[in-house]
Amino acid sequence: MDHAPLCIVGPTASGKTDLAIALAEQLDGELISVDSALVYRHLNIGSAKPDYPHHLVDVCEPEEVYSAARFVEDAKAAMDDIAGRGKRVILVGGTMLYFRALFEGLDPLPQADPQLRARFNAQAQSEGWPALHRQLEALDPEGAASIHPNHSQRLLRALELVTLTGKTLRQLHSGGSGLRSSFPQAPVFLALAPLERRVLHQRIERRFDKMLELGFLDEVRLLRKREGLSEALPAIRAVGYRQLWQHLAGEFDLQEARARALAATRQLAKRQFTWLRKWPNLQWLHTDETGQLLAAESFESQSPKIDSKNFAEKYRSKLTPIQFALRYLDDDFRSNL
RNA sequence: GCCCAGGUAGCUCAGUUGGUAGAGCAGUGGAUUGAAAAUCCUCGUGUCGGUGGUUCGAUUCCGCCCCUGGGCA
Repeated sequence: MDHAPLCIVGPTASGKTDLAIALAEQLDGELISVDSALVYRHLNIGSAKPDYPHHLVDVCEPEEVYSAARFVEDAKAAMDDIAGRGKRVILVGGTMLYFRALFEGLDPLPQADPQLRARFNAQAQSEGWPALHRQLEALDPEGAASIHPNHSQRLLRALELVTLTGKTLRQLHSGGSGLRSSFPQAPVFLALAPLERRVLHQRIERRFDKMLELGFLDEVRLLRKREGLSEALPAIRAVGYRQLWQHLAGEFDLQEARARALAATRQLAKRQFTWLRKWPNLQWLHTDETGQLLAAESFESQSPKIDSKNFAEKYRSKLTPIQFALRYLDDDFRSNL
């Protein structure tokens, strides 16, 4: 019998990896990492790379530029592979663009053109991004209107596409078919996060200090010895890596690097919440400072929103996040929520 | 004890020739189609250290007090 893919999501440092590993054991499943940093080899300590096997971990060198499109391709292959072995697919991670790209699909677009990008970047350096925005406006007024003049990254991509294809963004948006239809059952999404933001901030801080103890700084020192790595690459722009890299380059002391890395991580978590808040059909698992289940709220359109207090009274200290997740996969339990 | 410099948003600071104040960072909410742990947008009332005085009006001027840093004893 085919199982719906199970997706474990949540902000960074929420404990999703531990939950996913326990579920993989219990459900005879295999894990697929949905994480734009774990794909890079040699980013271990600072990326909190799990030691339990995951697909799509360590799949490219830090000198390379991984992408959402590559992820979709790799993830589809891994899903087929797992399903072919009769195992359950469990996707875990916090890179929500990758999740969306996988399930909603990407339009068939040309991939990044490094030379073109170098050219545009050079122009932006001398004339500023708004100048490039005006340039896009001439070629694709509608596309330009949807992108802020300072939004370097999306502006660059839009210009790249128009230059490469001669078509506007709307013309390129052909409504590519997603993966949703090719799987017998819609994916089940569980989101894990502390109920209170300050608890997550605490976890982030503790985890970062733990990483430093484990030799994060030495790991970055090794990366700096590699030819061809720079702050321009996504691997080195990863949270924590960038700040320690800059510290080792003499830009500021370690204390400052720590403060900046923590802030960057908190900001990452905030952006992840923005994705999750609007995510359809998401079952929340809210935890307390000890990682125990505090409440669960469902935002599935067909089931009523769970009252947290009511839930806590009913299930608190009766179910751990793992137990809740296991039961959640049972339809009877779900309909009783 | 004396002298000097400061005490203004969670932090670092700017400013008001007297009409109750603003940046960066942090934080918040949002956006997000091949870099996404990226990139970008939105949001700033705080006894302007305390207390008396001058003034129509003081955070801004004057006195005293408290605190911090530096110097002299």
